[in-house]
Amino acid sequence: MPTIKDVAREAGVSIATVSYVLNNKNTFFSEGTRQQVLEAVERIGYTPNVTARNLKSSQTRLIGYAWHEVPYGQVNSVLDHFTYSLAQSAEAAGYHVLTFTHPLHDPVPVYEELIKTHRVDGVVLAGTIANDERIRFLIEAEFPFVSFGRSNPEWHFPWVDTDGQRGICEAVNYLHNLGHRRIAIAAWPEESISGEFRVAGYVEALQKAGLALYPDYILRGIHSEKFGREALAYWYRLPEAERPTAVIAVSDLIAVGVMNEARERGMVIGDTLSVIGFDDAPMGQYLTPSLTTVRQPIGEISQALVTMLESILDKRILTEHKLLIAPQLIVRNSCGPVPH
Amino acid sequence: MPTIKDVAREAGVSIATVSYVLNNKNTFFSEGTRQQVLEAVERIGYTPNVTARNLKSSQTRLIGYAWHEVPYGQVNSVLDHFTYSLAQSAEAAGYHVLTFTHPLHDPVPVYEELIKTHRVDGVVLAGTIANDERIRFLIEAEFPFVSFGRSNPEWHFPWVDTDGQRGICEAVNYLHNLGHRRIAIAAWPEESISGEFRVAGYVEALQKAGLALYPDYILRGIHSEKFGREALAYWYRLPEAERPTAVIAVSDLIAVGVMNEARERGMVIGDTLSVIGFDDAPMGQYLTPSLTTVRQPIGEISQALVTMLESILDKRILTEHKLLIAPQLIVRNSCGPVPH
DNA sequence: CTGTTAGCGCTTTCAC
DNA sequence: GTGAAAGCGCTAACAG
Repeated sequence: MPTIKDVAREAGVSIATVSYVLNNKNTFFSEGTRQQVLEAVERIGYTPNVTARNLKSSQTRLIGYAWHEVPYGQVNSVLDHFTYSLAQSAEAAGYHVLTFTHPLHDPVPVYEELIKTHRVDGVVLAGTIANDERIRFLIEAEFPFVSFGRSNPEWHFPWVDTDGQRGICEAVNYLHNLGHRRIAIAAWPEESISGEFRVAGYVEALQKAGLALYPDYILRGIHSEKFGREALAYWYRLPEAERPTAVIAVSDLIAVGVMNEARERGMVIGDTLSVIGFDDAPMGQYLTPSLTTVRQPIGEISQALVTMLESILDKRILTEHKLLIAPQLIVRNSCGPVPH
Repeated sequence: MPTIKDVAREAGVSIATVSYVLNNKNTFFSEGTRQQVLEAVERIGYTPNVTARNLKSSQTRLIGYAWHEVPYGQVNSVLDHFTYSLAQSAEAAGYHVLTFTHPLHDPVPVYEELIKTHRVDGVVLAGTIANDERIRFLIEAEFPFVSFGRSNPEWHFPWVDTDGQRGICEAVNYLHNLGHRRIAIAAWPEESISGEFRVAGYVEALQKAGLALYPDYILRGIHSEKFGREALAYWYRLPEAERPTAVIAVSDLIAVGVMNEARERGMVIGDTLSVIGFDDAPMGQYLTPSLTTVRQPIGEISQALVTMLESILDKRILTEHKLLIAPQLIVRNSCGPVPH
């Protein structure tokens, strides 16, 4: 493999000159010299060695991204897509993504190792939880990072997140416009940050619409199809006049559980029961009926994350450390006008 | 950040000694010296700089993995899972995965860049097709790589693949044991390597079972829900006595199309029509009825790929360049005994 | 057994 | 405008 020396020899100049020409640095050269170098590069097929360049500049142009396996039976289509989208955004900014895996409940050692070995310039986090120990660690270590998702509101760190509150708000409005007055929500446990923002959107929309808030209409459970089923079963046990006519789930997986249980109990989705999910999982469009859902703007999010991390790494001032991006309601066929 | 010099100073030895101790190289040391060094490392929290080490050894301990976006409406749960699984297997072997994206139809430049800049020691390919231009390029460039999936049978390169032939064979046997005699398959176009192996499994199993082969029972189309629907519609137009009682699809996505169309035409999946998919997509278990499918052994595959690549990089002799791994039939509720 | 030293390939200061 | 040379942090001959 040719090195900068070979180019220098070939062009009849010093290696410094080659470096200058290639990096458009510092001084200007006679067009002659410039051409000499460029031609030599072309002729011998030279490409700078990234490792050497990194050693000199003590940076790697690498962004670390660690994640854990999705427990069996769960689905995380959002993070699957995010992994790709992040790689793409990073490349557009001249970075690459170095991936890492960590155990489900012990993520910190991986980040520790990452930082100590100088493998990456910064990291991107996703799937954050309340008091996320990774965030605590990275703040403490003063290592450059950005997070897809919020955490402890008292911590100061750069994040980008889907505006779940607004997304659910729109879902409720949509149902309200269809005539629904008894709208329930299948949410995550209260410890879930994003789950609570979604519930807040639910509450906000109901209030704005002048609808009463029934505690029975807010159920909480883990991210699973089973919980969706249980929630629907619970609502089904209410007196008929009090049963919700529409259900919003904080994820498509939960929505699928709601739909499955409802179908088994003889309801017709999109007719006697309306259902809205969240995430826009790939299979949602092929369910029968196809699932109306709130799509997370993954492309914009990864783009924003990379831009943010870039400006942190360049030590430029951040105009915005926190960014909410509005999701989009994808209307399909799982909702209909309120039955009478 | 502390360097090897700091450790040397702290321990009162030369940097060479530190390097030797840390790498267990060469000579043996007095226990005293060894302890001195180890303690110094501990005290100042030293970790070797990976970039410097890489420059010296002209390797990166990085494996490149490039993929393209899944076209909208498609699903590729296998590659989603593979991305994770590969990262995990790589880490177990002391490597990390550097990710790259490439346009759907022009992958080669990305690999070119990768090789020229020395960013990775080797690459892993997935989603191979017949006469895959990436494989052609990598063979030509003599760059270390392994492939998840076969390609042109005349090319010699290391690969690991799911034994799709065997998987479909088992699916047919399963249906045959349930009493089915009219079994159809919704396959990919003939250009698809893995598609043809699956068709081969179908043919093989029918022959072993002594069943006749109807050309009408082998339909080909692109990887989409729509094709599944079209296939079922086609079979539905056959005279009733000739309609298949069971359908195998080469992917879960196609199987979903078959199920959706069948349901709309009044069939009952698992009763008047049996359906088997391929891949074990995450949502399959939550369909109604849940989808019986052939699961690809992703964990074993990524493990095997990394082991293979490792031995190529170490220039050890490969005992096996080509490895087929048997998939597993996951029996759920989309199949039943043949209706009469 | 341990230290001196020459690079790995590149960038960049400083001098001409 | 261009070149000499130092050095990023580490490894591994080679000397002692």
